[in-house]
Amino acid sequence: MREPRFYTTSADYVYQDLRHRIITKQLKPGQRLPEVNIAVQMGVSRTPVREALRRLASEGLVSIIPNSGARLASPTQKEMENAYVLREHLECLAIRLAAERITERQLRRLEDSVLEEERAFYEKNMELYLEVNENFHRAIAEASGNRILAEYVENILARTNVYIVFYDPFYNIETNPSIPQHRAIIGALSEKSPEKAEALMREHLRFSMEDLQAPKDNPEF
Amino acid sequence: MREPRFYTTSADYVYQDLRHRIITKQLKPGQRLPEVNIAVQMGVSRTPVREALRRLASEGLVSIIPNSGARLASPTQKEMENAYVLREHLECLAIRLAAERITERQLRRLEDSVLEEERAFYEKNMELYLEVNENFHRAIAEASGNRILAEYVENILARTNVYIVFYDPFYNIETNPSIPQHRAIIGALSEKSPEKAEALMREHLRFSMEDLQAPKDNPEF
DNA sequence: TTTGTTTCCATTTCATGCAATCTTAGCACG
DNA sequence: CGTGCTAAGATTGCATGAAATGGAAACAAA
Repeated sequence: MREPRFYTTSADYVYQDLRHRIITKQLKPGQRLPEVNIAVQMGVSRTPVREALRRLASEGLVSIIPNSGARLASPTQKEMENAYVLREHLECLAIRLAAERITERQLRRLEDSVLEEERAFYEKNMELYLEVNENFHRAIAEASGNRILAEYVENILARTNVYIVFYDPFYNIETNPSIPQHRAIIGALSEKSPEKAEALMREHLRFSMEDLQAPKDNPEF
Repeated sequence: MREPRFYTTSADYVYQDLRHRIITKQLKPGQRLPEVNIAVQMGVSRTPVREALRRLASEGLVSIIPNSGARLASPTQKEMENAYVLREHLECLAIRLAAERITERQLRRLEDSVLEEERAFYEKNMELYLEVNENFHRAIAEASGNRILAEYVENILARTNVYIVFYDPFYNIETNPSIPQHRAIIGALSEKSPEKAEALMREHLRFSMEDLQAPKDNPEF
């Protein structure tokens, strides 16, 4: 039962599995997440479930009210826009730094990511696509040489990618122009041009944010 | 025994107390933090201690190795610089946004913070000073209107303030020019001038980062 | 000495029971 | 019809024992 991913502890397993369920829309925004419930479903005790929930809370994906419990986040449109504003700034900062110090090895890693993205694209594998997309952006953040910045980028990526799942029921992998945009970004990085890379990244992020809209059947809107 | 601050749960109490111990140098960078140890000292069981440690880990203040345990972070000089770079960008972004939408009420709150800072200054109360200083910066971040940005600023503030404690044994509250700088920032905000406010904030942060140096007696350096 | 192996101990990780707390439903009252 | 109260049920918070893990010490072999 515990196959999909690697994990070192039960808490980590629960964490990854919950994230998987969020990405695959098995869990809905605002839904309550009682500990026992999840524990029974995953065949573990409440303790690692608690830990996983709190970790998700620290990433902003669930909100926990003391003595009341956890529920999946149900971000407002404004919150999502705020998250994207922040993501844009963080990623643009990261890519400026990355453009000046990225190595050949790191560039190849980016190219591999794009190839994997194409594969996910042809297979119409939304989950894989999101994961590989995340890898691409994370790799750039790591190439910035600022590990703390990379952590923050990873965090905001996790949020926005979940928001994409929440907020864009029409998200269509077929019309997504990310792949050529990613290629252009790699080009700018290999030219070691911070300005160009940043401009392309900004355009890329604005583009992917643009067609997000509030979910249809969420009573809170 | 559980007086110093408000808390809703034991885990929260342990979290706050650990933070207090870090700020007051009762705990040293790199020090191991065994659960039982802390639990006994604080008169609670291991469970809430685990929770507090993991929360501190998510803020980058302690590092946890699975099956091995937690230890207090021992940031390198580079890590500290990286944190400050990030802090500068986040806070500058926040203050630009804040300058355009800050209310009278929020401005008064900032002025109150500075008054409290002066009080801590005269009392040479380092802990209170750090706390009030944090309040000032947090208040600006909240005035940005971007709640997620404010969360991130709060996080990086927590880090850098701990780094200050770790890294600057000479940190001298008497020669710290923060108070007039804070006043100048409030001035720019009340003028609703994003450019001026940002410039002052940047200068302020660079100034306070400048005289940080690696601790003397840390074997890892 | 160095390297490898085994045992033991410290510590984390997890499961579980119980107490504390919140939520909800039902009912009385204005 | 709405508001406030009460009791039952659901859920979290915490403590604690047991299992799993990792690392250090002790020892043996090269």
